[in-house]
Amino acid sequence: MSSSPPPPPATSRPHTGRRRNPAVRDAVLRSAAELLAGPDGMAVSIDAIARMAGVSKHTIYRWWPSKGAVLLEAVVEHAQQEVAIPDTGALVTDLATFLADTFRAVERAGALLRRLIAEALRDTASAQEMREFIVARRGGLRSLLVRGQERGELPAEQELELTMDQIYGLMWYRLLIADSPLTADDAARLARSVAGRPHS
Amino acid sequence: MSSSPPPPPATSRPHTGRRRNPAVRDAVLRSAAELLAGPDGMAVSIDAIARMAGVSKHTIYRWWPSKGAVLLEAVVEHAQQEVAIPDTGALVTDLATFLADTFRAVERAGALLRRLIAEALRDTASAQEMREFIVARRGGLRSLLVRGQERGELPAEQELELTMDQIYGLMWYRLLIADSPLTADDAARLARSVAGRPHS
Amino acid sequence: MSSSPPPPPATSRPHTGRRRNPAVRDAVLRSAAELLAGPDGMAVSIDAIARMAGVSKHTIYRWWPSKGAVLLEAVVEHAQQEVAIPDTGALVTDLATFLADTFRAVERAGALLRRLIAEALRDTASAQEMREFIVARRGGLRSLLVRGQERGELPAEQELELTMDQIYGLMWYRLLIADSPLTADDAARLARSVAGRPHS
Amino acid sequence: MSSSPPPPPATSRPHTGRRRNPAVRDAVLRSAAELLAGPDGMAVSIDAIARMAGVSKHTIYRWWPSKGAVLLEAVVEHAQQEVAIPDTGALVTDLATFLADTFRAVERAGALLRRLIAEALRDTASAQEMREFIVARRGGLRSLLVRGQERGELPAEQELELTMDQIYGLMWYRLLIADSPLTADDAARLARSVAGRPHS
DNA sequence: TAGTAAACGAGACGGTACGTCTCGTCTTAAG
DNA sequence: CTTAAGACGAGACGTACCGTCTCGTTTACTA
Repeated sequence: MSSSPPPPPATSRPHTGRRRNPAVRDAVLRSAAELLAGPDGMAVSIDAIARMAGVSKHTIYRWWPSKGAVLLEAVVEHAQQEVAIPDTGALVTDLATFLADTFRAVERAGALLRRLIAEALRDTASAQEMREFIVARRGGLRSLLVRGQERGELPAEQELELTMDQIYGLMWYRLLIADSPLTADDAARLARSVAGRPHS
Repeated sequence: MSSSPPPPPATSRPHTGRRRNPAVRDAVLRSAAELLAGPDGMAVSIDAIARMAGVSKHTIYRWWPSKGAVLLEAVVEHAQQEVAIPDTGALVTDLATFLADTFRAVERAGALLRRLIAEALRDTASAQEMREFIVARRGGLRSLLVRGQERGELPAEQELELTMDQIYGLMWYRLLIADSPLTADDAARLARSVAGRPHS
Repeated sequence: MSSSPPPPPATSRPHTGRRRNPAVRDAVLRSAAELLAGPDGMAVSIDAIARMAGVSKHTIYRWWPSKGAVLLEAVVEHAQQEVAIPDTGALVTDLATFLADTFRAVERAGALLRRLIAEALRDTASAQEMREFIVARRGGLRSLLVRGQERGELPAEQELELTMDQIYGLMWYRLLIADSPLTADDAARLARSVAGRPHS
Repeated sequence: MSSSPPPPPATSRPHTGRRRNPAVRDAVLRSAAELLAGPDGMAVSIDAIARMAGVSKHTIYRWWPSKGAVLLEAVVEHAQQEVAIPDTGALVTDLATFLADTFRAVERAGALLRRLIAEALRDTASAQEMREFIVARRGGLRSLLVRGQERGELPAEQELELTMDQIYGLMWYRLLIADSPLTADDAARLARSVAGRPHS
C-alpha cells in the first residue's frame, strides 16, 4: 500500500552499495505531510519538500516517480491509524460509530486530502495509485455491511458497492465540492438512512 | 451565473471609449472549453487559451479574475443545455430518467469537470464561485424529490439535502475518485435505492 | 557586434506590445561582467546573474540563446574602450605601443576572458560568435602592419595573417595556458621581433 | 608526469591489503580518452567514464584528485608517442619537420586537447598540473632552437622563450580560438619565419 | 591458517546549475 | 476605453553532474 522501489532487482543479486537511508524517507514524508496540512493557499512543491526535509531534489526523484506519489505516500503514512470496526450488535449503531470516527479523521486531514486529490487530477500516473489506495480502504466499511446483511439487518439483495459509493461519495462531496463539515450528526443520519430506518 | 463585469461603472457616466467586444468573450470561452475537453495530459494554461482564441492575456485578466473563473464560466456556458425535469407520475421513474440524463451529460463532460475541480482545489477564490454554481444546479433534483414527498412516495421526514448529497456524492465520487463509469443502470439502481424500493 | 533579437520580425508588422526594457539588458550585462571578473573559483551561473541583476531567468533566456552568448556580449560591452592605433612614424614603436596597450587591457580583463573561452570550449554555438568577435578585433593590428609594409619596414612578401597569429597566439597562450603575465617589456620585445630587428 | 598515489604511506609500514589493480587505471584512462575524443557536443562526465570503464566513481576519486587530473593523465598517456627531434643539419628544415609532426599530432588530438583546456580553465587545481605538463613538453623545441643558436643560425641574443611562446602560441590559438587547421604548410612558413628567413 | 588492511563495485546522498514552463502583472501602440 | 502583442519577475519543474559517503565483497600480505 506504499513503498517505492524504483528498479526491480533485475536478477537475484543480493544487493550492493550503500543502503537507502530510512531517515531520508521519513524526513521527506514528514515534510510533505506538514506542507500538505499547511495553510490553504500554500503550494506544495518538490523544492519546498526538499528544502524542509534537508534533502536533495534528486534524492526525492530517485525514490518517487512524481510529486503525486510522494504526497500519496505521505498521506498513507499519516493515515496509518486505522479506524476501528465496531461491533455493537446492531448495524445502525456500528455504522454510526464507524462513520463518526471516519468523518473525524477525514476532517482533521481535510487540507491534506484536498491537495492530494488536486494532484491526482493533474497527474494520470499518480491518480492510479491513489485510486488503488482509496479503494483498498473500503474494506472496513464493506465487512461491516456484510455483517449487517448476514444478520438480516440489510436485505440480501442490496448492492453493497452502490451503497458504499453513496456513503463515500457523500464524504468526498462534502470535502471536495461543498466544502461543508462532516459532523457526528451527519454520521448518525447517514447510518440510519443506509440501515433502512432513516427516520426512527 | 456567468458574466464578469470587473469595475462597476463608477458614476452614471453614459460610457466612453471603445465598447467591449462580445466576440472576445465567446472566443475565450470556446477556446477554454475546447482545451478543457482535450486529451487528459494536456495542460490548460491561460497562455494557451489566449493563443487559441487570438486574444491577449491581458484581456482575459481584465474580464475574469483568475483562471478558475474562466474555466467555470466556460463550463457553465457549455452546460447550458438543461437536463429536463421529467414527470412520469412515479418518483422512481422520474428519478431514473433524470439521473440517466444527468449522468450522460456528466460523462460527456468528464475531462472538463475533472479539470475544473482540479483548478478549484488549488484556488480558493474560484472554488467559491464553483461551489455556488454547483449548489445552484441542485434545484432540479430537489424539486423532483419534493414532489415525491408531496405525493407521499417519500417520507415527509426524509432529509432531502442528505439524500441529495448521497446522490451527487456518488456521481462526483465516480467521476473524480473512482474514475468509473456512470451508466443508465447505475441511474436506475440509484433511483430505486433513493425511492425506498431498492430491490423491487 | 552585439544585440540579440531572437525572432526576426517575420513580416513587416510595425511592432506592438511592450518594448524591451533596456535597463534589463544593462543589468544583465553588468551583472555578468561583474561575476566574470570575480574571484577565480567563483562560478558564473545564469541563476547568479539573474539574482544579481534582479531579473528573471526566463527574461535572460528570452534575449540570449545561451550562457555563452550572455558572457560574450558582456565582454564586448565591457571591452568597448578601443585600443588606439598609434602613429609614431616607425613600425616598431607603433607596435610596441599598441601591444603594450592591448596587453594592459587584456591583463585587466584576464579572469573574464579565461571564463569566456572556457564557456566557448563547451558550447559550440557560442564558440562561433566568439570567434567572429575575436577575428573582427584583429583589424587594428592588421592596419598597423599593412602600414609598415607600405613604408617598407616589413617585407612585402611577409604573410601578415601568420604574423598576427603569432602575436595574438602569444597573448592567448600566456593568458590561457601559461598563466604568465603580459608585460610592457614583452610588448616591446615582441614588437622588435616582429619588426625584424629583434635584438637592436 | 603521471601517476597518482594519493596519500603517501605515512610512516614506513610495509603495506598491507589488496594491491591496486592496474586494469582499473587502464580502463579509466582508456575510457576518458575515448570520451574526450568523442563528438563535440558530448560531455565528459566522471559518471560516464566510470560507467564506460566498469569502475566505481569512488575508485576514480581514490586515485585522482579531480576530473581534470584524470583527463590530463589520459592525454599524457595518449600522447606518449614522442615527436622525434630531427637533425637535418639546418635549423629551418629541422624546425619545419618538427612542427609538421607536432601539428599533425595536435590536430589528431584536437577535441581532446580542447576539452582538456576547458577543464583546466574551470578548475584551478588541475590547471597547475596541466601547465606543468605543457611546459615540460617544450624541451624538444628548445633543444632544437639551442642547437640552431650554437650553429649560428639564430642570433645568440634571441630570446628563445619568447620565440617558443610565439610558436606554441600560434598552435594553441589556432586550436582553441580560431578553430582553423594547422597544416604542414603552416609548419614550413612558421619555421622560415622563426629561422629569420621568412621569404626565401 | 587466521587475521587484517586496502581495493573495489555499487550506489545513496546533498548541492548546484541547467533550460523550460506557467502564472499574473505591466507596458505600449493601435482602434 | 478596449484590445493585441508581448515583456517581465517569480518560482516550480525534472535532469545532470559533482564529489563524498557508506556498504559488503574480494584480494593479498603478515603473523
